[in-house]
Amino acid sequence: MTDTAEAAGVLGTADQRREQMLRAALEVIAERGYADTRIADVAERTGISPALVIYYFKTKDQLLTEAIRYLENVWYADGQRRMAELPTDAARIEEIVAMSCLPEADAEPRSSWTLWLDFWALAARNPGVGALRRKDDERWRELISSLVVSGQKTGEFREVDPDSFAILLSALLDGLAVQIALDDPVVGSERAFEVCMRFIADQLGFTWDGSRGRRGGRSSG
Amino acid sequence: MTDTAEAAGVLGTADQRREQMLRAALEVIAERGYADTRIADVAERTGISPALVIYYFKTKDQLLTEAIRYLENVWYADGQRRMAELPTDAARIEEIVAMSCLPEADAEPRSSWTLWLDFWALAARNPGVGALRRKDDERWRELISSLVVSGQKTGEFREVDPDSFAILLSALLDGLAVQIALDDPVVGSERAFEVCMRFIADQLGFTWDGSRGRRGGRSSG
DNA sequence: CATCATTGACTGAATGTTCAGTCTAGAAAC
DNA sequence: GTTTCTAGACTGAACATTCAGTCAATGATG
Repeated sequence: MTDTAEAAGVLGTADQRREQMLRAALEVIAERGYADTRIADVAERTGISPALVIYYFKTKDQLLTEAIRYLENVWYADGQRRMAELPTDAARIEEIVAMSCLPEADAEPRSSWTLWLDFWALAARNPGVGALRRKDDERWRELISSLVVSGQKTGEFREVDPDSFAILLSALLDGLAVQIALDDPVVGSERAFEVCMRFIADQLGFTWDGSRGRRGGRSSG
Repeated sequence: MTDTAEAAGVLGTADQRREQMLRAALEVIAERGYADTRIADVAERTGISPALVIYYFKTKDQLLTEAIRYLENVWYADGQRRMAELPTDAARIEEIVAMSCLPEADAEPRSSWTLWLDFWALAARNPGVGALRRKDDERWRELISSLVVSGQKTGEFREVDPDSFAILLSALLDGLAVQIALDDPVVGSERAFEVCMRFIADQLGFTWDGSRGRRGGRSSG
């Protein structure tokens, strides 16, 4: 596992290479789509020869599968970190919605919505990826429901069934991501974010002033 | 256009063949995935030679693209027909949710959720398919919001913003479809249907007794 | 010098597409 | 009514291309 090395922040050149390729793979997948991603592409983007890619990842399938795994982990870890930095449960939930709806300044691979569409399509057929996806979905819903429970304890939120709410919200976020990924003229990032937050505020019974409409504070003037 | 011929219910052998192939294509896509669909597959399933597929659809891309188009049209037409047969707006909305969440008895290609995942992934990159998807999404949202407006006029529904509600519901349905497609152990068809209907009843302010939990009426005892 | 990283050249398999021509049914000509 | 002609449906075999994966050789590095 590279997990321990990553956690320690110490990466051998081998692991660096691996990660380079994984990131390159995600970029290429985002651009060309999963199916049209060739070994030669990620090799070129990494600045190495195609043969070296096979040297590290025995097979193309393994490369792409690991790339997906890598994406999931980065995404989830990033989420966890953000949650820890926020004071209220309402703010945490808002952050989750923002992560799903609003584009990020940095060009992290995660900000590419189309990647998730490919991921889902793949998960429907590749058993391994499917299992990964289910696990991560579960993880995500549990995060949401635990936030709800926590917020209910502090009196921040109204009484609703946390599990049903988690299903509702996570599905809603996925659905909005689809529209955003497809550049829907009506359901853009901002609109999706707003509609979703209003829904949440309504359900959980807290007031939401929309100060996060544009990332980093309102600039309506 | 074959539209007029289709409307008249009279199809020449040529059009029959086309439709055969389109249906076969959808079946194969549902099974093997869009990317792994070979023209040899749809040829075999149709009982013809691969060359004939090219004879009708100049290129593989065109075949698959038209198959998607065909799917959209069948799906939407089916929806329209069902709407027309129902008495109340609440029933119509419930039917929409059922179409998205509950499996159908007949083995129509539409009942395959994975098909939609492939479709979305494709729409993100193929401009033509993307435009189609946006148009259909819009069409779908308008159907929902018009139902809301109608139900509000008759007093069936509470006052909410129809457009926002349409965005919310259509995104929610897409998101639930994702979970169902991926065989999520927690969010299965029934649960998705129920959660979604409770949400709608809550938002629009009507009572829902869940009599449709299993297709064809309650059978609780 | 021994191990690991790296590469260019190559191969084999898969598969979309072309092409030259066959078969059938029906119209036209006689 | 028989023959001829034609058009469209259809096919098998060949073609061209794309690409994942192999391999032997070379370079770096400790």
